[in-house]
Amino acid sequence: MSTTPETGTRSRTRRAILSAAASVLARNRAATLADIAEAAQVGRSTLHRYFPDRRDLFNATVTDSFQAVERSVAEAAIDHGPPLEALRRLIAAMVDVGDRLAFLFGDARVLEEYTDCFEPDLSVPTTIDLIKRGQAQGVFDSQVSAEWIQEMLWALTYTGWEAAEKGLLPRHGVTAAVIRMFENGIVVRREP
Amino acid sequence: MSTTPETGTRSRTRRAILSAAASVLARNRAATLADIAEAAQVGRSTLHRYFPDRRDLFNATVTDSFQAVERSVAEAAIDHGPPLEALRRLIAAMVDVGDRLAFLFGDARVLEEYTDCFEPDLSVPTTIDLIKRGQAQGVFDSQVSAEWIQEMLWALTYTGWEAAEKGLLPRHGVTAAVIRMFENGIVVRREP
DNA sequence: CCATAATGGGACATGAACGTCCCATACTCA
DNA sequence: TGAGTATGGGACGTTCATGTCCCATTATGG
Repeated sequence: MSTTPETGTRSRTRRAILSAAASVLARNRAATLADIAEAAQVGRSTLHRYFPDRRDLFNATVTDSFQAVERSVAEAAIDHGPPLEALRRLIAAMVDVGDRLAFLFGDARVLEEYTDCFEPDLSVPTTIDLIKRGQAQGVFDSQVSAEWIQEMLWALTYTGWEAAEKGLLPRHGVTAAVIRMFENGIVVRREP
Repeated sequence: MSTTPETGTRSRTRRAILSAAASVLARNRAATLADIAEAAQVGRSTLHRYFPDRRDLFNATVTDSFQAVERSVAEAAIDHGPPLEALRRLIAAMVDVGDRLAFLFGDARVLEEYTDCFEPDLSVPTTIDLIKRGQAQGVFDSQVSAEWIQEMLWALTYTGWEAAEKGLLPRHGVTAAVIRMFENGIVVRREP
């Protein structure tokens, strides 16, 4: 049962398809396979050659996107340093993979259905861990659940990506805008 | 060209369909007309009788949902009183029509495509007005654009609705959770 | 330069959702 | 109770994305 290692060409084609799928589906989840193939600059036949089924492509795209996000987040080393700084690195990392995150987050049921399959990798420090660490240190709001904070983190990041998508925010300002909101909200506080 | 006023029965049926459409499509935008008909407790024939086309139904649902949201927001009287309190009323009003808002907000392109059609009603004070008023009074963050704040407001409200949907937040706690986040973020501040 | 891998594009069958039509039934109001 | 309204459900044709095959063409690598 040895899987023959993929040719360079095949590997590139596969990744092009997965990337295009995430990008296209993030913006329109009713997109046709033909749409995706076109975006990947690949014939529809080729797409089917790599992913026989639509479900196959979808599953693969979920897995791939999840891994891409995971990798980006892992690089942020959110288990090191002060929670606040770690959070900022985390947000920056998430914005970096906005496409993939938008795909995963766009359809609410995607994450729900697949979330179980990807938990086991305990080597990667989770967002929840970071939030709880911050809460334990009294840096983050402890009046609300860590899970709820995580939801908002994803939502705000997605919103930032979307805002950039429609030209409402400059690309390079997304991270800062999200961080600003996430940390402080919109109410101006005056020193007593 | 006098439009005969609708029978009570027809009016009820129509509203049942529109409500069901918003609710079903909010949770699954690939839902079948049969799904919607079933949710509305109506035969598929009847649905087609009221909305010949899928596009017809969709357009009507957008309009209806928009008006429902508008009505709810109007009741919040966001042009009166201190901006902070008005904002809280606004969020509560939006959470109240969570279904409709989720439908409108769920598909990013829905609002983009239709947003032009609904602007003209200037009698209703807009969210943007409230945000700008708050910014002018130095109560809301002026470092970011009002449009961006509005995006986040919708996003957070939607996230709250979704969190309740999946049991992550209690229904009655959604409004408070959203307000808390929107105003203060998650970072704990200490008095100097 | 040649063998083989990889691709593109067309032809075709399939199935699901859609839109239309029709008729029997139930409900409403005078 | 009778006329007209509103509905449900089924039958039917159509469209479109999908999935499968096949063959000619191009790219790759030894």
